[in-house]
This record gives sequence, C-alpha cells and structure tokens, in this order.
Amino acid sequence: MFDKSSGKAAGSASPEGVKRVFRQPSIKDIARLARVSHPTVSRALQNSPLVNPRTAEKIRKIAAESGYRASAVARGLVTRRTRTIGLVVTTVADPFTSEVVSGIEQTANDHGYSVFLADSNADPERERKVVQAFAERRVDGIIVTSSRVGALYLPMLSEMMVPIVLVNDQHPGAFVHSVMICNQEGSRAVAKHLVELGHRRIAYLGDKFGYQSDTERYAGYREALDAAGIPLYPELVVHGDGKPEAAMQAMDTLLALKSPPTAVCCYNDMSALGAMRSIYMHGLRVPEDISVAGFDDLFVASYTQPPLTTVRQPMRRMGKLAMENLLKLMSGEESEVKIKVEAELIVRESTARVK
Amino acid sequence: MFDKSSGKAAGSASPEGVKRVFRQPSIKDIARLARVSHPTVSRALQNSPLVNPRTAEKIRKIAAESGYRASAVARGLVTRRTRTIGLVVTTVADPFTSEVVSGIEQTANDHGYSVFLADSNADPERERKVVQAFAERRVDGIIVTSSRVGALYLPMLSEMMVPIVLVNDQHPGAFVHSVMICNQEGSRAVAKHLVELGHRRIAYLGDKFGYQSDTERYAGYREALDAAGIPLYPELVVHGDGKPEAAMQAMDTLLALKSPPTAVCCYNDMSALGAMRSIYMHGLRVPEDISVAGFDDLFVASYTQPPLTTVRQPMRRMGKLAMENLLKLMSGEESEVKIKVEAELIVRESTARVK
DNA sequence: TTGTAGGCGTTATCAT
DNA sequence: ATGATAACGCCTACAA
Repeated sequence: MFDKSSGKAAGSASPEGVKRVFRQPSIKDIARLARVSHPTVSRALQNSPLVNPRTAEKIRKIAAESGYRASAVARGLVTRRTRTIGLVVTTVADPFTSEVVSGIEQTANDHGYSVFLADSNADPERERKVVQAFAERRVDGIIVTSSRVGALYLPMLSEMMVPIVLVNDQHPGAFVHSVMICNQEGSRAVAKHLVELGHRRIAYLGDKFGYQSDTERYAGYREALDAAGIPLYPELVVHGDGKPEAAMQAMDTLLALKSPPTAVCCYNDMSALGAMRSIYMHGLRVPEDISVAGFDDLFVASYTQPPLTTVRQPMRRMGKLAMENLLKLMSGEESEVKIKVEAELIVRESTARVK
Repeated sequence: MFDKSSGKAAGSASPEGVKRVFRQPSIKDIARLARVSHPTVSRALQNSPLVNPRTAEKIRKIAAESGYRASAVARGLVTRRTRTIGLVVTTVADPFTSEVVSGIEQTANDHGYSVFLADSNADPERERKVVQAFAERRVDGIIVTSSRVGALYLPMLSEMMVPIVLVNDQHPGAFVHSVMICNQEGSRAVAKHLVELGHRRIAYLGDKFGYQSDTERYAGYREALDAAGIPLYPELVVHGDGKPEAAMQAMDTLLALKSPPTAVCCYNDMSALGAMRSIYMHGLRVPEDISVAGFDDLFVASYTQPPLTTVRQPMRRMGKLAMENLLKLMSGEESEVKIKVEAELIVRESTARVK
C-alpha cells in the first residue's frame, strides 16, 4: 500500500469501493474563503437581513463560484423538517394514477418540496416496506392514491404522526383528509344520459365488490334508473376489476344473455375499453348495436373508435388539491377535511339513441 | 405568555405553527432504556456481530416496542450516502414513461433505495430547479428518461459528480451510460412487415425533427424500403410530435394527397392513435383501406379497434435495467455503457395485405 | 453586524 | 463486548 498522506483527506475508497472522492464544499469552506464565520455564511445564503449587504454579496458570489449546494440532509437534521413528502400509489403505470401523481409533483415542486414515489404494487409486504421507508426518511407528510389494499398498513401510517391525505380512497372513514370525485353524481349523470337516449336495458359493468368508488357509482346508476321507473334487472349487473381484460369477460357474459343490454355503464374507461373490444369480437358495433360509457376521461378516451362518452375526473387538479391540502396540514393550519370535486359528463360518440 | 418549562422539551410551535410536537425516539432514548451506550444500540440494530446476542436481543425488543425508526437523514449525514436516487422525467402522465418509472421504482425499492420523482414538464426553468433540488438532497445517482429538452441542464447534471443513467436519450453522446431500444431494427421490422403485405406506398409519420429515436426509426423504415427496391416518396414522410393531436393533422395531409399511402408507419402508438382517428374521420377503414402500425406497444395498443400492430419496447424491463446499471455505478463497479434492448414486432389487426 | 458554542441523530474510531 | 468521543453540515441561541 502506498502511504496515505494528510490526515482526513477524502478520497479513501469505502468498503464497497465507492468512487465519489471529493467532498462537496460545505458552509465552512465558503466561510474560510470569505474570511467570515460559517454562521455568517448560513445567514447570507438565507438572505437574512442581519448581515451586511456587502459581505452577503461577497459570500453569495463565492458560494456560486465554488458550486456550493446546501445539504438538505444536514438542514433536515437540525430543522426536523425535510421538506419531503411520501407518495404511495398502487402503481404509477396506470393512466389515472400517473395524472394524479403529475399534479401532486408539480405542486410539491412549486412549494419547494421533493416527493418520494413508492409503488406498492398492491403487495402488502411491499406496502409495509414503503411506509417504513417513509418513516425513516422523515417525510413531512404523505399522500396515498387509490389505495385498494386491505387497510392493512393504514395503522402504520397513522403511527407516523405526520399529516396524511388520501386521493380517491377506497376505505371510507379510515382517514380524515381526502380528495374524492363525486362518484355518485357522475355515475347518475351518465346513466341518466343513457335513459334519455331511450335505453331501458342498461347494464352496469362494475369493479370488484367492496370498493367505495364502485359502490358509489353503482348507487348513481341505480338512482338514475329508479328515477326513470326502470326496474333492476340483476342479470345486467356484472363485475370486472377495473381493467380491460376482466371487463371483456364480463361483457361476454352480458352478450350471452337471452336479452342483452342495449347500453353499458362501465366502472371506468379501462373497463369500457375491454367492453368495446368484446362487443366488436361478437361482430356488433358501438354505438349502433350497443352504447358504451366509461368513467375517468383518460387521455385515450378521445381516441377510441368511436370516441368514448365518459365522466371526467380532473385528475391533475385532484393531485394539486391533495398536495395543497397537505401543505396546509404540514404547516399546522387546519384545512378542509373531505374535498369533493365535481364530475363532468362528456358526451362523445360511443352512446346513441336506442334502436 | 405562559412559562415554558423544562429546558429543551420539544413542543414549542415553530414560527410557521407546526404542530408536530413530540420527538421520535432516538438511539439515545433506546440506549437509556436498555442501559447501554448509544453506539451499542446502533450496532445491535445493524446486527453487528460484535455485540452480545443477549443484549442485542434486548435492545431490539425495546426498539420495537418504543416504535423506534432510524433516521435516514442522520445516517445520510454521516455516511455521506443517502440511498436515494433522483428520477427526472418529462412527464409521468405518459404511458411510456410511467411504465419505465414503475420498473425503476420497484428495482430501487428492492435494493433499499428511495426515489425522488421530478416532473420537468419540458420546462427549462423547472429542469434547473429539479437538478438543483437533487443536488441539495444529495442523491446517490440520477436517472433521466426520454429527455427531449435542449441539453441545457445536462452540464449541471454532470457537475454533480454522481452516476447518471439515461433511458431512451434523445441526445446522443451527451452522456455515457444509457439504456436504449433498438429503434432502427424495430422500425425496419414493421416496415418490412408492411412490404411483405404488398404495400409500396408506405408513409412515415414521425416525431419532431432532431430527436435521435425519430432519426433512427426513420432510418429503419428507409432501410426496409430500400431493401425492397421501393423509391422514396418524399411526400409520404410527415411529422407530428409523438402525440395523437399532431399525428391527426399529419395524417390529414397524407390523406389529402392525390395518391395517398396504403400503409403508415407511425413514430409511436400515440401517433398511431391520432392517425387512426384521422382515417376514420375521413370515412376510411383500418386496415381495409389503410394499414397502420405503431411503436412502443403501450397497454392500450391491445385495445384499439382494430388492435394495433406495433413494435414492443419492454418498458418496465428497461427501467429495471437502468436502475440495475445505476446500482452498479453507485457501488463503484464499472458497468455496461450503452445497453441496447431488443425490439419485438407484434402483429395484430391494424395491418393487412394491400388491396 | 458578526462570532462562539452547542446540538440535531447517526456512524466511526478509538479505547477499555 | 462495550463505552467515550468525535465527526457529518447545518441552524440557532447567545455573546460580543
């Protein structure tokens, strides 16, 4: 071995052979260069009024030249606030979720917060790890979107003692703060739209049982039918899982009925995609033979053939609202508890007057 | 004001009125309870062999009971490694990107890393802020996906002295490590497929000029046509921007030609969506009148009407590869420089023999 | 207006 | 096998 000169010079490889050799400049390095004490540097960099403008200027110049970047980790240690939030999603690889995430991220960023993204993949073990990680990272708050999991890890979350906001939660009552779409009103609107087109055999192609949003959307559907004096045909209520594949199968069973529906209210756009696929594979046409409606207004809803009638959720805005809500909570303000955003019926070409 | 008792008790409201009152237990609290020194606690919790199994057990029990969570921020300060990576995307609200992000996140998580997600929104100012934030957060590495920005902030990135991996970079040569799809081969495969179906007037509906992936896909298209002895019809080469809207317009111009194409190679699936929409709006059918092919094999490609012939990019796996590559780099290993993953032709029903 | 001293919660380096 | 002690980089009294 060669001799290692000069005391505690950085540069020695770590056990794992890490290459990062040179320390980033610290507040003390700047202080030395500027011939002041490091608290003065700290103050100058925070634009504190109690530092001479001239020296402040000099310090900032030196800091900029030396490529100084304040360490958020050191700051977080002393201030006990990391300006960091944790975001738990079932999976980002979902068009609904990713829009919400985008809205959250932009808003967080605008307010100087960074976001830890964690994909639970609906795996309980993973969820445990994710929450644990967020706790150790000392996030200042947490947002959970469309949690479909058995409320298993929710107690862990509340133990963390940080504010939590839920987006489209499937576990009513488990937490206080949430942003939700008006499921029932939205669903009632599409169903009513179909009724007004003269349909009477209107199917409901739902999500799995027990999810709040499915329950609410089903309620809206029933409401519209009741209002029109249409009886409930139990065989017209089927269930998928919110994804196209399962919806195809559900639609297959509807089409196998002696008297199939003339219209279908789908739980969401993804289900509608599957429903339409099934309809085409049976040699039928949308909307000539069957009307199809979705829920969400995903980007793709405008580009299906025919373009999909659906209920719009302002996903990005819901993300923004959730983050703004969380910001308030993190700064100690009390804020709205349950935020409800309105759903908007978007009529396109997948629904038509009954033959 | 009431008197504030007992020295440094937590609980005083911060200037912003923060509510978080009670400190989380620290290693010292555990030490006190276990009647050992805090380094011993540290060792026990790391399963260090140099601590008496009995005391270690006791310590772990106490830690668990008191809800102790090690502070990653304190640890990061001393170890100079945060086990954190920064992930820059143009926007997560894009089906390609979100799949890649998902792959990255899962892999990171499996290895004990947390990921900071930042959505640059293709805004240079935002990009600056994002990179700055990552620098301050002391991330151990960075992944950038599908950067379409003027390499403006890339120098900032390299200044950070942390490993960087690019996914589907549009700036050839700017960085060393990357994961890319075989654009040219994939594109050649679809174009060849169309040639074999008897098409000779095959259009290319590309992305904006200057992006590497567009250039490469165009090259693949040309290659297939050249191989078949088909001349280049310049009017059959048009450009969108990778999204449906612009692709619709590009397709409109193709259809306005005296002699329109009988097939279209689209830059990506999103463009194919727009192209198909345009075709339908002209009263034509896919694939009877015009064959359409995409690139990416997004989830939705299976559910268009008709299902889309396309080139599959293993998006999730590309994310995984990028992260694995980054993990190696972060631990000081040298690793592969340019990883190329194979593209796979997926023939569905949007392409057919020419009439 | 500036400097000195101390501490945030860990890990690392010595002793013992 | 364990304990003292000193960092890590920053912020916040308090003193000057």
